[in-house]
Amino acid sequence: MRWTQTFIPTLKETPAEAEILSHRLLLRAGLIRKLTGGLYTFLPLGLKVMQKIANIVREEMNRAGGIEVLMPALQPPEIWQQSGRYETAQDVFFKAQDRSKREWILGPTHEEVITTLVASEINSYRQLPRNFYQIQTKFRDEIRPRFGLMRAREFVMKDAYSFDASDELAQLSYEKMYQAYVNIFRRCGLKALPVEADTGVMGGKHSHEFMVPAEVGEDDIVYNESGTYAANIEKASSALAAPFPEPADVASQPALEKFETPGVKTIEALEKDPYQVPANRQIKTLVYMVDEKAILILLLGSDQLNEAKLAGVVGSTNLRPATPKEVFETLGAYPGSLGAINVSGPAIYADTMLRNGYGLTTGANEKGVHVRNVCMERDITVTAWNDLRMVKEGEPCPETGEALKIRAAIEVGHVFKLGTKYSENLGATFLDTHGKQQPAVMGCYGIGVTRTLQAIIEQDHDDSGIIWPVSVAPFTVCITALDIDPESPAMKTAESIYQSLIDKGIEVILDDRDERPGVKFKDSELIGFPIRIGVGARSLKENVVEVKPRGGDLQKVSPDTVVDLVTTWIADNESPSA
RNA sequence: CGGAGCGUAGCUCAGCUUGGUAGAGCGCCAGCUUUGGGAGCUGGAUGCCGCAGGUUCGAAUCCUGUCGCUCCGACCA
Repeated sequence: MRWTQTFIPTLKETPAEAEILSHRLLLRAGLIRKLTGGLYTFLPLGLKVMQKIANIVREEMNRAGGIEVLMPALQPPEIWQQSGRYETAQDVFFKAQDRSKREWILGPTHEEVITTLVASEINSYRQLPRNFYQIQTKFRDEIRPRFGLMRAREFVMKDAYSFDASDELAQLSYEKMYQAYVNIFRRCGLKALPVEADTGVMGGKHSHEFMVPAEVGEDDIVYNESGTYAANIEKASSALAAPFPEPADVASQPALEKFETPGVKTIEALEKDPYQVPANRQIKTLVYMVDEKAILILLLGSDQLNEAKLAGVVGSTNLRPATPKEVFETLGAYPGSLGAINVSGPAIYADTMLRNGYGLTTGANEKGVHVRNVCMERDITVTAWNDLRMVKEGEPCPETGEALKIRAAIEVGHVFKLGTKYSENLGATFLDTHGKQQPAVMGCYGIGVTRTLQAIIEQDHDDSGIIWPVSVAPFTVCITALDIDPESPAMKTAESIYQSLIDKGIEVILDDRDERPGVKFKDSELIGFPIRIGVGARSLKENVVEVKPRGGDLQKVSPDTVVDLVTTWIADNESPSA
């Protein structure tokens, strides 16, 4: 490709609309342009990178036995009603209407469509297992699109759905996908870490997210140094010792005692003079609305609630903190001095750190009054004990005891064992070897292709611009012609190298613009081509051209050997070792 | 949806407090010079000052509304 024959609008200045680095570079390097919030046009270079990523995904999916299909982006609401997700998924839908006012849904995901297909086409265990996938644009009415391609209203996703005859076989399908994902991200040059993920209301331990550690990541991952444990913070637990290992001697516990705490509304305030109650000797009482019913949640004062864990425990994702008004209706008091003593109406979910607890302090459900000498077993009727707390940095790893670390990460992929929820609701059943009808056991597997693209930039860049791995670079080589007069030795040499590289099947762009050298060098570094070959009169006098790997050292080599050198370099760098 | 900020030339931004001829740099066009790290000089084109309404003799500037964008919190690849 000749630079002047394509469209690469680079930007010298940082567009005001972009906050994070990868987003800025996407715009500055001329890969994308915004139409409006969360909607982007892929320009030639951006499109090329996306196609390269998609091809890696395709190759690895095929290798793992995936079957590529393409499903409609427009979906009828009926299948969502059948699967039981029509109401719960309401918030993410973009909807459309046809001329007769019939409602349509722009697909945010495709479990319903693929399961409908399988329901009508697959009848026998002999037709299983099957793993269908597609690479397609998804539509989600994001609450807040942001960071360019990172969270967009419309994005390209690879989604795969496996159907198996049994749980055991489904587990195999899951493991195959897991391995395919490891391969895909490695080939994209991404350091993507598989972490245990929250499965929400589905339960089970069969979900992993592939996470790229990055400051701008929207998730937090918890991991140990030796690399044997990694989990999304929503899922993570620690081996932190419970503060009250033994059951309390209830008989010898001092009686409850109310005390005045005027103006005290927070855990922190109660820690200070004159009260001096350590946070980890306080009970934090939260009121949540689950499916619009109030429940109480009790934690150590020093802990934070993990909503994902709560969702798993109560079996619903429809939960939110109660409003002050709802809190008052539930406990007869406003937040600031809430407690669960003598509360019998709402269900009370307590974190296991409080088990056997005594000598604790909590709110009295009276403004400005707290209660000390609380003994869990004696004073509070707990409905259920569960791990509900957010893990904190430095707590012991549940597997090795090492101090846990926490860092932000970008989720680029997710593998998930679904079970039979969709196959049952949509009738994807088959006859097993005994002639008995069974629902297929499903798994689903997503990769955010456009997000992966941006994650690569976020991970690999420097002050000059992007640093593409060879595997996904828009062009592997950029020839910077420093004189574009067709009769000049520089241009003649550049043209000849250009042809030779094309003949070798190497993707090369020839910068034939009538621009000054500085502009060309800056642009090639901004875009991040893995290799730049500089051809100019100055070095040709010494009978050399300049080869510069992006981020590496410049080498002067003879024009006759440059093609071999570059070919070898590419072969050596084609498969990233990440 | 709640909180914060911003909408002025293709881009980055000044001007707004204190109302009175629409600005700079970069980019673009022409010419000359320059020619190995985002060149110099000269000349030129480019604006519904987001939109609507109001106040005023007069509004980019003040007021109200509205739309859009960005950031912070709850959703997700």
